This record gives sequence, structure tokens and C-alpha cells, in this order.
Amino acid sequence: MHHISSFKNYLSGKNLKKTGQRFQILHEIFSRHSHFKVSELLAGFRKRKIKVSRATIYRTLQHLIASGMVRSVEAEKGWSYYEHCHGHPHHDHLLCLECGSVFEFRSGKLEEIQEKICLEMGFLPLRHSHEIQGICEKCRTRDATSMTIRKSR
Amino acid sequence: MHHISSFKNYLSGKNLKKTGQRFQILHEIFSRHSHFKVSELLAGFRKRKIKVSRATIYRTLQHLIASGMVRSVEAEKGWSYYEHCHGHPHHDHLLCLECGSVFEFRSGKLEEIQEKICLEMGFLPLRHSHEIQGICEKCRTRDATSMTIRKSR
DNA sequence: ATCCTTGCAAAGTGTTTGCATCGAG
DNA sequence: CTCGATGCAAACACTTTGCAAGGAT
Repeated sequence: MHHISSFKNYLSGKNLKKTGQRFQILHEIFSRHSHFKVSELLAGFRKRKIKVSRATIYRTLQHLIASGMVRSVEAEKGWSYYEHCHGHPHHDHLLCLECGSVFEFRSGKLEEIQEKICLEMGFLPLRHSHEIQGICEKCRTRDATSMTIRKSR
Repeated sequence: MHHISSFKNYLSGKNLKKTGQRFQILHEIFSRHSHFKVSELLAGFRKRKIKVSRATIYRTLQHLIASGMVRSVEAEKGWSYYEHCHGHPHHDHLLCLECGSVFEFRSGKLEEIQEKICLEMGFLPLRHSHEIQGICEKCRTRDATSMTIRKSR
């Protein structure tokens, strides 16, 4: 469990305490496949009767972000999604506007170009978010066959 | 003023009324160089003593987005930025985490790759947001010379 | 024993909505 | 005259914060 020791490391380095809640949150995050909302973490805790407050989740999330272990992936207005950065460092997202599914994609060439752009502008890139929104294959073919009424926001 | 007639067109097509407020909002948006927050529009109106309520701005923004004249560019948590789509259709952003400046960049090659990815995945791209966050040149060189205290969030 | 953490509830933000009134068509 | 639009304030949803109590070191 590399992420556990990473986090311990981070905590020690900052003179922060290794509390049960913090590791519960870490576990909850890293046992997920990818994205999550705070409300989903909270629901997970409630289901398993683990006591971690919403405030603690938010506070811990700030540490996890500061440590580089988690990053936030903006999605809907006023609704943050997060994901852990556990192996695959850069992968971006396709969001289906119809069914809400999120697909991941990754392209080395894309990253090369980004780096070149930053270099040219003297910009030091730290993180980035890249999301393409549209209609996924499944919804596209469904729409083409049946006469679905598109829901208005 | 192409955007004015575009908007009139959209309004007519939807049986919506051409009100003063709507055109005030349109003007306020299109007289800006690029990004804006709702609060900034509101401040502009207050300064010029124009009466447009916050609710009307949000409601009009929804129409402008639906009409494709404005799109939203997610930025900070719970804080939406918008921009009009007035000539340059695709340009993406570099956000300086230190001073908050936003720089625009654009790359045809980048878009080509994106299109190819979507094609491969059967995804129909409609819009996208791409933001690279980091430290801009000015802040980088300033940090290197003076011993600035980085403000903690 | 110290000082960081936690949980709670309250406060804060940005956004949306119900409703009475206003006004474009 | 009619029905959509507006403004206000209240409602919402997510996030942050003050404070007293708890817990790691």
C-alpha cells in the first residue's frame, strides 16, 4: 500500500497527526476506481457505520491535494469531483452530457504539446484539467434509432 | 454587432422576449475581453447604475449558453467563469496559481489530437475545457529573486 | 501536558426558485 | 390583454470555519 506510507510521510513532514479518520478517508478514496464526490465518501462511511464528519473529509482532502495524492476534477457547477493520482498520472476525461458517464483518455502526444506550449510561454505547469464534453457512443446510437426527448438540464 | 442579432434570432426562435435587461447583459459580456464571473457582471451594472438583478443574469446566462454564444469555463471550486464564444472558437487557458492571471493558448495540433481521440472512442465532442494550472513567468522569476512568502490558500 | 484534530452547528458562497409584479408583443 | 420576464428574498447545495471537547505524541 504505497499510498498509505506516502501519506504518513507527508503527515510527518508537516508535523500533522496520523489519525484514524485520516486513514479511513485515504482508504475510502483509494478503494474507489476513480472519481468521487465528497457526498459519496460520506455515504460510504455512513453505510459502513464509520464515524468521519463532513468537515474532516474536506479538511483531509486539502492535505491530500497539497501532498499531490489527490487532485480535483472540476465537473458540474459548484460540485467538485476528485480522484486519486495513484499510478496513471495524467489522464483526461470525456464527459457524456446525456448520460453523465465519464470516460478516461490519455495521450502522450497531447502532453508533449502542452509542455511545449508552456515552455514557449515561460509557464511552469503544475497540474491541468482537460475535459471534453459531448455525447458518448451509446447515447449517440440510441438517439439515432429511438426518438428520445432530450431532457432540458 | 453580430452577437446582438444572433441573440435576437435565438430569442425569436424560442418565443422569448427581447427585453432591455437581456441586451444589457449581452453587452456587458461582449464588451469584456474574455472571462468573467457573474459577480463581475453584477459589479459592472452597479457601477453604471443599471438595474439588472442577479437572478436575471443567471437566467439569461442559461439562454446564452443554450444558444451557444457563451460557454462556461470551470475554474475554482464553486465558482463558475464564463466567456463569450465570439470569433476564436477554441482557445484554452493557463491559470497562474500564484497571481490568478489567465493566459490563453491555442493549438491546432492539440485539437486535431482531441478529435482523433473522440473519433476512436465513438464520442461526439460538443465542447471542451482545457486548463493548465501552474506558475506564470512573472511570478516564477519574482519568486526566484525575492524571498516572497507564498500565501497559504 | 501540549497542541493538533474532530464534530457540530453556524456561517459563507455561488446558484436556483417561488411568487407577486411588471412589461413586451 | 396575456404570458413570459423581472426582482426580491428565501431556498439550495456544497464548502469553510469557530469553538469546545477529544486524542496523538
